[in-house]
Amino acid sequence: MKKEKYHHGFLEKDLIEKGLQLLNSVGLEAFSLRKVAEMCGVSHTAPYRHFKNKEELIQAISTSVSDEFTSLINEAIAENEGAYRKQIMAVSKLYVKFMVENPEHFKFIFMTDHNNPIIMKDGKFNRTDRWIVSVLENLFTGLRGNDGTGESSWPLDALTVWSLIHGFTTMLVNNTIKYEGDYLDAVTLMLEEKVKIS
Amino acid sequence: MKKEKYHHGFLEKDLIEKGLQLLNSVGLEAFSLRKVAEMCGVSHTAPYRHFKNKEELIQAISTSVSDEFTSLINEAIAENEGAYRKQIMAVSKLYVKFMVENPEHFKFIFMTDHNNPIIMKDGKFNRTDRWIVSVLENLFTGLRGNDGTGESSWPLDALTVWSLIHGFTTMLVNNTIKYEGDYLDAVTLMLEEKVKIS
DNA sequence: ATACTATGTTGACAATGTAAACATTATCTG
DNA sequence: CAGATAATGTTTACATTGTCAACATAGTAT
Repeated sequence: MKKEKYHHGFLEKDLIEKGLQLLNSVGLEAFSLRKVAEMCGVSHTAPYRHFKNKEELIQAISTSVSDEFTSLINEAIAENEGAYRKQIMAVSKLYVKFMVENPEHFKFIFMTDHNNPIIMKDGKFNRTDRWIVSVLENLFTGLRGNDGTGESSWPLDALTVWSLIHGFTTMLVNNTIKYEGDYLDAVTLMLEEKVKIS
Repeated sequence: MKKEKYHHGFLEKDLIEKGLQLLNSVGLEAFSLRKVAEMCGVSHTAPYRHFKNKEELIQAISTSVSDEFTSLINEAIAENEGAYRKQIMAVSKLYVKFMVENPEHFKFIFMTDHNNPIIMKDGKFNRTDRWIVSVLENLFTGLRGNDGTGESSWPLDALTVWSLIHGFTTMLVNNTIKYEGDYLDAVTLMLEEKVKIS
């Protein structure tokens, strides 16, 4: 089989795209560099011109997914400008919804890369999991003014809400529970009735 | 090097034990059947007489770890016989503590095997994540009597507490947050002050 | 046009999971 | 106790995979 062009043209982007595709179909365990290369129509070592190793491609895919996700979060916050409670609720629901609908994305964002040190750069954390906690902290800070307890270095409300949402999401994604009915209603119930957010 | 005995004698147990050892030192990603076999002093295919494949050995290790964990939970419940609130609090703390102190165990119990169907056998779930939810459900049922809302098929309190605890633990284990001070105090704070358990 | 650099390819190697054929030992049955 | 049978291990072989080194091709800059 002859090749049209020796150079692919946009291999880096394509590796990320096809890589994500592969991941969504076979899962993280069966993910293979050589398969991604084949999907892109290049030799099995071509990816090494763009990524140091397999881990780095996965990291790039993770970043790509994270970016998509964080955009949505920022949108939801913008749409409820000024109303902190609504923002918190919107972010919580968006989070659960996005992860349940994209379980493979969830794994990338939350089950990879946990040994990387957390770095703040350009006012944003390098790890999405840490970043979203900071988003919630900011929302709660706005909600409460600046009346921190002075004791805990952690805004307890943000910690509580995020723990709750993250845990619930994890269970849904991992099939630990199957919530009968609309799981977004469950989020509302838990936050409003149990944690008294609204 | 001559072999003392052709037959190992207790290879199945040893594979699980050495396997867990390997996992704690190199992590799930670098876990290898051949290495475990070598640690046990047998040929690289010997494990196949005891486990269908790599996945099954991992599953066995996971079960072994889960058993250890569930014993502790049952102990904690027994120690607070009759006092549901205390039981819930004890189970919550034990859970966080155990996972933070054994992060590799955490991965086994909660990051593996999520495609397996959940089966109840001998009155116990095959998956620890599902099992602990049921434990909490029972505790809350005892606490509340039988005044279910009738609407939700899920006891909302159990769901809330478990989501909270599980999410908090996940963040600690994954280094999403570093809680300054005693994280067990954070559990108390969140459950008592935010979710009003005690 | 020529040199340099970025991007791809080929070929090789080691580590790994797994299957098949064979070897050794334990256990069962008479 | 002796032979049969099942359980447990070993050797060999093979396909997949990640990665490296050496080489090829094509843009790009001087």
